[in-house]
Amino acid sequence: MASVKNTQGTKTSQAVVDTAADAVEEFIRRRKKATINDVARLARVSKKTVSRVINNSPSVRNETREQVNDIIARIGFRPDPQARGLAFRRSFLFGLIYDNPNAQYIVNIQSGALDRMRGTGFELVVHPCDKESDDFLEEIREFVELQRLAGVILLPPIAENRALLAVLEDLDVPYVRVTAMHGAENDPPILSPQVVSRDRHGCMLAAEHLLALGHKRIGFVTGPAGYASARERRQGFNEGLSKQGLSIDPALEVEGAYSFESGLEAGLKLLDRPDRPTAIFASNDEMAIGVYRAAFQLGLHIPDDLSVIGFDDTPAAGRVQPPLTTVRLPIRDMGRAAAETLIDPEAERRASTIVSASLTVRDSTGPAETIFKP
Amino acid sequence: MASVKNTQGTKTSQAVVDTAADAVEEFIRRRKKATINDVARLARVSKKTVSRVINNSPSVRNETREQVNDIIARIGFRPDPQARGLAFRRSFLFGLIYDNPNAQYIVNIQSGALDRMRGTGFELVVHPCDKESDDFLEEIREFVELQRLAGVILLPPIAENRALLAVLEDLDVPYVRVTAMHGAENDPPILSPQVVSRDRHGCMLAAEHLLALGHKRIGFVTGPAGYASARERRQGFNEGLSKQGLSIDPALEVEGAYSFESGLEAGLKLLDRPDRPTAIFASNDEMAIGVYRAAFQLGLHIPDDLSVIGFDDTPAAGRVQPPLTTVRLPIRDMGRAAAETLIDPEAERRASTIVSASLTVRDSTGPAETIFKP
DNA sequence: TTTGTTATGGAAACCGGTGTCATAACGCAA
DNA sequence: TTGCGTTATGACACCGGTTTCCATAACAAA
Repeated sequence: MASVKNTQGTKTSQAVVDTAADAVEEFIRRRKKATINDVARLARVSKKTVSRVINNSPSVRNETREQVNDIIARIGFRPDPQARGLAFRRSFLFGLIYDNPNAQYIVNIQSGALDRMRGTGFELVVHPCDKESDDFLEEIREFVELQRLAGVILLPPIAENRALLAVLEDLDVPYVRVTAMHGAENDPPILSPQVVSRDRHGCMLAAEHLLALGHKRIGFVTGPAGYASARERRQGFNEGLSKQGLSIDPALEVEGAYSFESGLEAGLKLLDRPDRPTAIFASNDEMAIGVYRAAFQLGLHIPDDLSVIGFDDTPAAGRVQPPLTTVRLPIRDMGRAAAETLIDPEAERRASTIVSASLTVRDSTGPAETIFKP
Repeated sequence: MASVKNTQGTKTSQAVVDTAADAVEEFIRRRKKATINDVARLARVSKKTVSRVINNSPSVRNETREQVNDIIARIGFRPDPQARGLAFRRSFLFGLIYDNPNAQYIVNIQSGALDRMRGTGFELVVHPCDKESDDFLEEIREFVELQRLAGVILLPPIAENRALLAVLEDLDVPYVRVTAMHGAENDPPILSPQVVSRDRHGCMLAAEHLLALGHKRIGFVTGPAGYASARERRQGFNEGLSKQGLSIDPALEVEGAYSFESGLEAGLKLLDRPDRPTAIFASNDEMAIGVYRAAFQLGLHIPDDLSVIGFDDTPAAGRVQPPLTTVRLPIRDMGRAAAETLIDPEAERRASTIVSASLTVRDSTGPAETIFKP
């Protein structure tokens, strides 16, 4: 110590490193997980100073900081998330909470979020739940509280559950909702941070596409009532039709459940009649593929006898025969954006990240009047 | 305290509860997360004794145990996983590590594992990785070590990566591999705990099914070389054929990559020739659906001109036209079993959990000789 | 040189549990 | 009743970080 005091600033640091060099070497040889105490000892500073360096606290001399960082790098120190979490009273875990939408959707969100989280020190805990169960809210409350989550990502449909949002507010945990952008006429809009997709716009494109092909009698398979996405998609499609003075024909509208079976059923209902539509828009791909089955059962050929459009652009959309024209949502990007919102406090303040939908035109849509063609 | 000593055993407990009753009430009113100290204070025992109760340590008087449990229940105490993990030097997190197999597979495993984990206090952290990346092993090592995982679930194909297994052994973390059961002729079998599926048996059933329908010229689309599942499926199919003295015809075998595109390509290669096979087995559904596309492009009708069998029974299998005959694996059950292995030390000792494959017959397979039918 | 601030670093307590070890309480034979 | 081996319990240090509070060093102004 005395010698340290005697030497000048810049030399001090060097001297310390030199003196400690073999200690460091030996430590590395021991090949044990390093702790903050090891760093402090080898860098000849207090734990607190190391802690300051780790947390980018401003009041550390540059010289000291470098010295500490040098040791950290050399012995490969990584602060223990559990210990840090305990002290912070907050873990380094994000929770992904969902109620069983389709697998492809979940995996894409997951993969996007993880992509953004890579290297940040956060990890993702997945937590499916059942919104119909009695202790649904209690169950989530306990999960979030017990794990002291650093953030929560909510997927539809529970992202629209106000009771759940209230619980999260109460727990004071940062959260982000992934959902379809709200139209103007909706009940009090939710203001919490969200990643929203322009479902409405996508469906408008779909409607315009069908209109451009000359379709007039168009069937519409709605998503389940109560889902924001179902409402938005319907509204968007209607808006698209309205540009040519049309609107969704109540006689040609059937509610589905976002499932293949419900799509099949809806398809049969719409197609098994003399004045059947020449095109059907289904509010997601699953149901669109159900409509395919219905068409097949009735001996109708797509796209000659019937045009079909779906929503989601799942991998299956490109694989069915004929490949399905569908509205595409950049789900992975939405996952990425959701993670971004939780990671960057700046982003959280922006509240809404908006992503666009686009139309992927494949072979399931064709002109309405093929019948009259040679 | 003196009064406590003066009263008799049974009364003591009652007295304590009585005395503390209002303290408990008041605590509950404060509505703050309870800690072990609160429990200790209210139950008038030491932290350590509470800890003993939590961990089912045997040396606690029944009376004391009840008293403590009573307080725990009343104030809703749940030990903090972070603090517990820190002290145990092990978290309560399981890691699910995978390298990008298909979404459906991951979600099913995930959902099965989570189903089994519900209520155990463990949570699941998902961690995709890229086995081609340079720091693949280092990346996983750091993840597992830093999070001090309580267990790791490995999915194919990395479940067969011996270097990775060595890392996990070195870290001394419990892990379980999900994989296809090894045939006898394989290189030194891996003995670590695993959940294995009888892919071979499933493929044998597929072969028998085709043989029973009279097929002789059968195409085979292999999975990627190096994948255990690819090897096993091939072997099983071959065994099935061998029962009638046949075997996979090298001229009718094409290697695929478990992807739609590779299935399409393989299908074209196999079908675009005069002596085309009357049936094709694809080593997974994705590729089978690729074969569908190939058949469509060549104007072949399934199942009249060509029978197709896949493997996995993904949701898509039931939705394509015609619905695909395929080998079904209970993926969710495998996820459940994997979690079980990590949760129950007994189960871990059993080393292998075996699950069966079955054949789901749908409409993509038909008799070989339809050509000669009326 | 002395004084008044402001940066910097350290000791000790704390986050909420567990491990070790000593001691108190208990059951039972002598 | 005494003695002794168990069994039950508690005191205290510890896991690996952070925070509070205070002492000191560094530097500008007087």
